[in-house]
Amino acid sequence: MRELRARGRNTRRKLLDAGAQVFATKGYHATRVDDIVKLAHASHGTFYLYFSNKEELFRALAEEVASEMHELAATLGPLRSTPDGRSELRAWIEQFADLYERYGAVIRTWTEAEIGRSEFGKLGTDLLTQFTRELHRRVAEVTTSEMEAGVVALALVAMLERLNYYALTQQVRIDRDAMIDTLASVTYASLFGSDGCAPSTRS
Amino acid sequence: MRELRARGRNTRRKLLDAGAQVFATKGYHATRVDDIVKLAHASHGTFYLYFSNKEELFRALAEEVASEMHELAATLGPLRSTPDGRSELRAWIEQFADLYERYGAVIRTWTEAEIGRSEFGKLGTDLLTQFTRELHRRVAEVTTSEMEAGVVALALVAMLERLNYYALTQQVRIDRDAMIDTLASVTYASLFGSDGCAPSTRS
Amino acid sequence: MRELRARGRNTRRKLLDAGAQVFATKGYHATRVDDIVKLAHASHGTFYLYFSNKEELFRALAEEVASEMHELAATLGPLRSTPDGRSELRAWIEQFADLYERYGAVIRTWTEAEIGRSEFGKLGTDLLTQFTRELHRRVAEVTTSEMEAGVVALALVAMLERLNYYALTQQVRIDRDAMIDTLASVTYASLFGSDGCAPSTRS
Amino acid sequence: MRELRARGRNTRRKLLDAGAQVFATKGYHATRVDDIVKLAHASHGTFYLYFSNKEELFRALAEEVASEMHELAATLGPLRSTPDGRSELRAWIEQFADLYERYGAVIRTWTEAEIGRSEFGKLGTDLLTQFTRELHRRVAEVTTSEMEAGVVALALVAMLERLNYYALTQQVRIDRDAMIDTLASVTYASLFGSDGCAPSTRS
DNA sequence: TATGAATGAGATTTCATTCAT
DNA sequence: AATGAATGAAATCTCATTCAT
Repeated sequence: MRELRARGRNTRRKLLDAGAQVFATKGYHATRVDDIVKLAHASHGTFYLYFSNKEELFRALAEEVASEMHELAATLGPLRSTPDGRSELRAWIEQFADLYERYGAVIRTWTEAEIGRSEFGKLGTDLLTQFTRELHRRVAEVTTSEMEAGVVALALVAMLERLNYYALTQQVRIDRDAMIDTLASVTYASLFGSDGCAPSTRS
Repeated sequence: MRELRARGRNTRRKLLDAGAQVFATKGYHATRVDDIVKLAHASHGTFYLYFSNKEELFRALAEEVASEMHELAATLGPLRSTPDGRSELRAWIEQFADLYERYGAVIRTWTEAEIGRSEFGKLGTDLLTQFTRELHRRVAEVTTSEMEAGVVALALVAMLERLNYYALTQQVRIDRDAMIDTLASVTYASLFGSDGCAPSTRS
Repeated sequence: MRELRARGRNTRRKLLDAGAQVFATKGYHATRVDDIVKLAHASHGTFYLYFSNKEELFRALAEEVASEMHELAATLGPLRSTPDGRSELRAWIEQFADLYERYGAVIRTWTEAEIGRSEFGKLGTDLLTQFTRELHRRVAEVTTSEMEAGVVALALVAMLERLNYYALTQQVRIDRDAMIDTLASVTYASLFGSDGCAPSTRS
Repeated sequence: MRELRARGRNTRRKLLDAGAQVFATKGYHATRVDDIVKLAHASHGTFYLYFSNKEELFRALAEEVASEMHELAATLGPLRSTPDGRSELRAWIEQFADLYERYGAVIRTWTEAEIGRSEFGKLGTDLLTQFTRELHRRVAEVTTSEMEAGVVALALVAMLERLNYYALTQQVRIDRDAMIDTLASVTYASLFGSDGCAPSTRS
């Protein structure tokens, strides 16, 4: 794409933001180019001036997400069964929630099977795989041999993603803080036991 | 719809099955009525004899799923931090995986925001809520006061659903048995500690 | 068509009556074979056992109407500018109203331009022409040379038909007796002056 | 619908005109959207850009007709039993014939029971009612107490409409001028007597 | 004689994309 | 750089008619 002046960059941005918002509301397939241009106060002609089709706009959004997710994954430090480790974990999960709030629709759509077939959908899978791999490294450092670290990491990612999704789309009524607390707790517990205590059976 | 004779019931069944299959392959939105009738060896006219549109066929499928999920949820016994309890848990998760294999596309689509707006989408949310509620009961029996049992249950459902989804759509390479093992382990660990270490008993 | 047993004749009659009723409600084109068979408590198969298509059922109805209209037209005696002549006219118009109540939809549809093109539509025109011709004869006996008797007759038929139509479909609120009275008065007046009096201008 | 530029307004107009023409030729129900766009040299897509379906185009036409009929009704002066009054009446009837030539199909369809049920059909009835009401006023000024002026007015409207209809659809062979002459004569005669003889003045 | 099921041609409608200004 | 209008391929949906029992 040719170089853009300030006005052009601004229009492009407006379209991207509108896209993100409509995708979030209606999902990828139900989104009409018309919805996007209306929200961006632009015209069809303008849309095709910046993107050659709907998928390309989506791809552009997806690249933004990918880079942010990458950064986020890199900031996860070693997992530790100490109070400090626990609160670090919580803080990190909170950051994930922030990210999801902005880009959830794209993340979700990207990993949807409906686009999952196309060569482009692969990128979505990679996004997930990449993100999981980073967690994997941390999980592997602490997990017992009994569980396969890779799958554990994936399960945790799955939980993170879905719970945020339910919360975001308000399919279930969850308080955001309670959600983050619980995600931290469950993650922590599944790695270290709920407080690192020794086993004991219930009477 | 009027009562159906044997032939009619059979045709309707064929359409439902074809629908489930195509939804699983292409996703809800990318599915064309044409795909369904071709797979069912029926004509367009026949389709509209039984369902007034794609959504109605989907709804019918969804009702089937709902009832099966209900049954499944009811079979989950008390969670126990014993070897028996653990293998019961694993068996139950395996059943969930079976169900997901057949009906995953419907479950997933149903809980997707894309249909989630319509009055009908509510049913999907209810499905999830219901299912989670059953788990909630079991989780509440064993969880510590620190974690909100409802959210824990939801997190577990989220993990169950997503991991099965990743596996089914082959977005990540997981061995089915490894997946089930790990789901059991993570669930068990998050409730009782990673090696059977139970959380502090409730006051 | 083959000879019919009692049951067959009965079924055929049920279909004809249902047809007349649905045509009256929805008009010819908007009438579905399905509407007819439902009302007649019969099946599609049965319909095509008796009529080869919708038009043929209509044609059968139309033939019934035609013969009744013919009979009615024949009963119109000479028009006379006497009280007796006037009440005879009124009685005749009342009979027309009766006929229209039963068969109005068919009459109307038949003369609709929408079917008017087909070779069959010609019959409808003929119906009208025939009926008008009978009136023509009577009008010609009494009308002045100034007016073309044929057109006067047609105008009267037009008025008869339309007013009954408006009344029947309740498009305007008219009392049946008032309608018949007025039709008689207007017809009488347009032929003889309102009471046969000599001209006088209003002050 | 958004504001239209010159080109848009032009296209919309072309579609309306084409619609009026096809409706006139084939009638409302037999008219296909395809017929309209072909005649207007436009595409299906374009049609749905301006009207959401056939009915809406019809409604737009109907509104035009309504306003023209309104105007026409307003131009009818007092009815007078003088040579001048008579020729004024004739001139007015001629204008009605002009209007009917252009919009007859719409008028007819609109007052047909086939669309008469819907909330929109009400407008058609109102059209008729309104138009009749205007005539009513004039008729009431001159009619005898014996006839209900309202019904007389309606009968006249009925005659006007139907006779024009027969003429337009060529269901009967009438010369246009003869038709107008006769309509004037019959109307005049039914109000003032066949040769200018006025009915008894009102008490 | 009666029927419920099936058909498919033809209609309507949508919407991503292109065009002319 | 921006736009409103136009397009047409592809989808949905309808319904008169036929078929098998």
